[in-house]
Amino acid sequence: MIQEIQIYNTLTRQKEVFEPLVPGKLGMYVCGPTVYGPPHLGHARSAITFDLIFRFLKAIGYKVRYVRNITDVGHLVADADEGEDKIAKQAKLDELEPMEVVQKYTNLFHHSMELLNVAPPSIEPRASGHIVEQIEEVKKILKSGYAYESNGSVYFDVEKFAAENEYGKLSGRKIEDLISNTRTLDGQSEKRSGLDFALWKKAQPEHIMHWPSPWSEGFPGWHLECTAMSCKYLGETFDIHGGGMDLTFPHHEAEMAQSKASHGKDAVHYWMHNNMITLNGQKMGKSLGNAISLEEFFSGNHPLLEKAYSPMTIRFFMLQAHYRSTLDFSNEALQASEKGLERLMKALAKIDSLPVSDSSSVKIEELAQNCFSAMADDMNSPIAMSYLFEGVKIINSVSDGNTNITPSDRDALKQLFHTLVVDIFGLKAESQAEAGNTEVLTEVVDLLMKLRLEAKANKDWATSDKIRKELTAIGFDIKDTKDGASWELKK
RNA sequence: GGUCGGUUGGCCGAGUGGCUAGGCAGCGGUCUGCAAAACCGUGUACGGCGGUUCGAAUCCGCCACUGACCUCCA
Repeated sequence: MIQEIQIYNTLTRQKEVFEPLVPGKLGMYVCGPTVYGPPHLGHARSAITFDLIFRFLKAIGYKVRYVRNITDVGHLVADADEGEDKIAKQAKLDELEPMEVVQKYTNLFHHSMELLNVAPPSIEPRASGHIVEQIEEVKKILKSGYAYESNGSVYFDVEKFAAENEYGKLSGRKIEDLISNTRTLDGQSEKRSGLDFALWKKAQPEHIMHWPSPWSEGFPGWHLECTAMSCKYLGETFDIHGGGMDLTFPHHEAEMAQSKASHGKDAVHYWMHNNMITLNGQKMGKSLGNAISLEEFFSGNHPLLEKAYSPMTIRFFMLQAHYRSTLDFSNEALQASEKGLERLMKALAKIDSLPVSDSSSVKIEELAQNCFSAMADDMNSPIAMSYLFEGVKIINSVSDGNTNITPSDRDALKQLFHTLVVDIFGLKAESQAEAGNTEVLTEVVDLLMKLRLEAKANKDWATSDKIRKELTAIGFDIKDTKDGASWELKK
């Protein structure tokens, strides 16, 4: 059942035949969201990319343990000069407890993921719930000699590590370049080198979230949680580590170094990175202030959006591009996806009622093979999708009586569509009305009110009263004023 | 400045030496009371300039434009 697949490994910069550490089983760790703000399209891309990978690996027979963390501690505010905890900063603005902020955005994230039909990971650990494990990692790294304590904080000694190990390989950086890049701005910092990164940071008074440790009351370094949690749930070595491309440096580079320093060996076999979403050719990101939240997409409530886009439209839109390519957002592209998705789902719904014949004039097996081969080639969902649309053409053609298929081919077609569209792509039927529910409802009622107005103008009181009576019965409140009629839904 | 990537038809987006990607839009047709849907047909796209080759969107070089990362930014 398990077929050979190729995966692009960021570490080697090429596609490699995937070989699991344990036959038939697979461990995958993906960097999840930092829950200090509403989830946006970028979060969706990463989540959908690895959801696709998770679903595909399961579909071809792997037993997968998928770990995706929630980062709820230790990240800095982009525009804060003093290294204030990102979550603490937001908490002050909202006048909420830090954990309240974390909970709020975690819930929002989960809600959006559910709407996008992103399957929950096997384990979703929180950084704040693994402080003990992180402290243990710091101890191990100190013991191995690749870290030093300075003024209550603990830093990773990058230059010492790089002298004996590869550092910069994942992100294609040379240690000498990095040194020359940072040397200039280094002064009287508590770090020995500008390259060094914190493993444990002593909390300043403005930090609300802090924990006791052997070194100080503080919080864990920004890269440590992934090392600690991946090790805890997947072991010292595991198959796949994923995340957004923007995390390769320094985050994943630091993780690699930490793991090696702590456990004496490389933790990750395959590094996978999804590319960014762009908006007018520029990266969409929280720090740039151009991120459109998922909620805004679903409601259409954003100046850049011409209309609301359903979660499935967003999902389909992403699947139409390869995960390693940038994907440029536009209303036009999204609307094209909306229509394409509709066509695909309509065809899917039609399969059961397709007429059958004694012979087939199409090759379903070949089509299925093509779809799976495309997915096996580094998750090439756009290619798989293009074959699926060949299937759509077949379905419609059979439905119109222009093409014949046998009962067994119809079954094969049904199985293909269910496996690929429903199980792997994670697309599900959703009515148009659901997407822009209120918007559509408003237009419909406005239309009825207009008809009623016309009836009144013609003194067709029977019709006008009927419309008002029926609408009232449904639950609407209709009021005629001298400025015209108004309505509202009483529910 | 350093490192790595991208530039494909109206839009999005695959494709890495010869063989139609696909979706959306457009155009023509079939069907239809009209429309929609569906089906059939239709598009001589590969940033520029050179080079390699029998043959290049695909390989090489140069140039242009553009993006990401490089900052105690995740």
